[in-house]
Amino acid sequence: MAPQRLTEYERKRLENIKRNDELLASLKIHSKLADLSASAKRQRLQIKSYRVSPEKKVKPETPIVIRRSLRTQGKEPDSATIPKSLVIPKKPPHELVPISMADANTCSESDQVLVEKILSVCRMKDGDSDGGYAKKGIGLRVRGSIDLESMELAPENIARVVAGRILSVKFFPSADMRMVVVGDKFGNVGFWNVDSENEDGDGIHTYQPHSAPVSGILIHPFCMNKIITSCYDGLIRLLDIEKEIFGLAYSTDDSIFSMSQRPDDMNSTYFGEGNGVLCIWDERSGKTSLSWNLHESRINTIDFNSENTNTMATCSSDGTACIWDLRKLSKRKPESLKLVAHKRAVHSAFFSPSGSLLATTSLDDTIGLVSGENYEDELMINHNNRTGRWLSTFRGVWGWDDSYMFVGNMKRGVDVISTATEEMRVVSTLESPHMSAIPCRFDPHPLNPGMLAGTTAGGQVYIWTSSS
DNA sequence: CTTGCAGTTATGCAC
DNA sequence: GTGCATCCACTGCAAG
Repeated sequence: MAPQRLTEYERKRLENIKRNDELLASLKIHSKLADLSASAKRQRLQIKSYRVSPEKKVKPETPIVIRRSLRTQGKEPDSATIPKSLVIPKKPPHELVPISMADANTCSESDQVLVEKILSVCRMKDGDSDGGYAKKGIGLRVRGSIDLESMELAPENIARVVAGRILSVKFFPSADMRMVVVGDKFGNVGFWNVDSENEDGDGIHTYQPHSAPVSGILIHPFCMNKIITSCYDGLIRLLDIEKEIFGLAYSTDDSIFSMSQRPDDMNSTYFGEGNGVLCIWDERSGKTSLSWNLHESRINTIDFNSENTNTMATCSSDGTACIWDLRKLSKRKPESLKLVAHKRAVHSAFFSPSGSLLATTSLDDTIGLVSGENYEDELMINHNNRTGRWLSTFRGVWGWDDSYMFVGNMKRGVDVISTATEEMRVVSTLESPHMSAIPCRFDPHPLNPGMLAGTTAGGQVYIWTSSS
């Protein structure tokens, strides 16, 4: 970092950090305070939209903080040994309180355009009773086969939505508009209304309700004006579009690495916290009711079997993916129905649309497929999943039936893996000259088969569509 | 069990 | 097109 390039603000900040470091080192309590000072360093940056004024851009150097409690570090909370004047509040006040959309807004677009758009779709849903779910005749997610050959990436379906590496992506579960929400490593949450040509602006709205990587996004299928985000900063926020507030739902000292919702119980949010703990947060009581220690390391994904919502799959950096029966999950010694062992960290484990298959993606360069009446059969194929430090890890996701999975590849393509005829292999790769970066995280549109969102380390979103 | 550290890499921008 | 700065991610091992 060349000193002459630093802004006044940055220079002062670095000086402060250096001074604090020296002071702390001299007191030999640096290691104890490291986490605390790091969280104090965390502060919201005014990342102006890169597209508004690139020449005035502020370096996005929000510190990434992995929260870890003293307890999990095996340390006593002995603040008595730390001079009072040096005790930095663990959580800066602005993180404890709700943030209004206006305060979190980091773009030049007005909140009102986004709010109106989302509320108008919610109203359509009310009039339609369920916004198309009945029309399609199926529950929360439409199933159907698609013609892979017809999938294409149109240039107008590409946008840079946020500044940083994207970790989470979710389509609005509406057939009436195409809107995606993404979360990046700086804590930005970006909305992209893909069909905004006739409306104001470019359809991109960005907010920064978090201070670290956004690990999960959930949108209630029947109540789209409530959007939940989870973050490495240890917070779960509930965005209420009507009130225009990113509320604070839950707060912990540990990082939250994953989040999911039971398809049949939208009031319960399941999330993975710290080194392997699964918690349930209840929206009505506003509390976490239950928690289990399911893994020895971070839980990377949580997923539910759509046909039997008591069946849940988790995967972890401890090298395993597990299937659990929630009705038989003992607090003391949780036992899994099935354990899939990989040689290295497992970064996703998702049930197929029918629920009869489970796909795992691991850093051991394999993709696993679990099948059978009681998930007793395992199949593994080789797939390069070494994404390195700059990219989000790959996660194989299911399409709109049990026949295909999609997973990123290191050559700027989307590998399509067929599970048909028990012969699991890459049958084709979605490629496009418009795809200038590697897509890592995906979301298939829940109501439009053939519409697949892929996201990159540069904050880009690609929306593949199918004409069939 | 904790700490330390090497190894793995792509992207956007300036030129 | 090519070179360069990114750096604070995360894993997995080795040593204490």
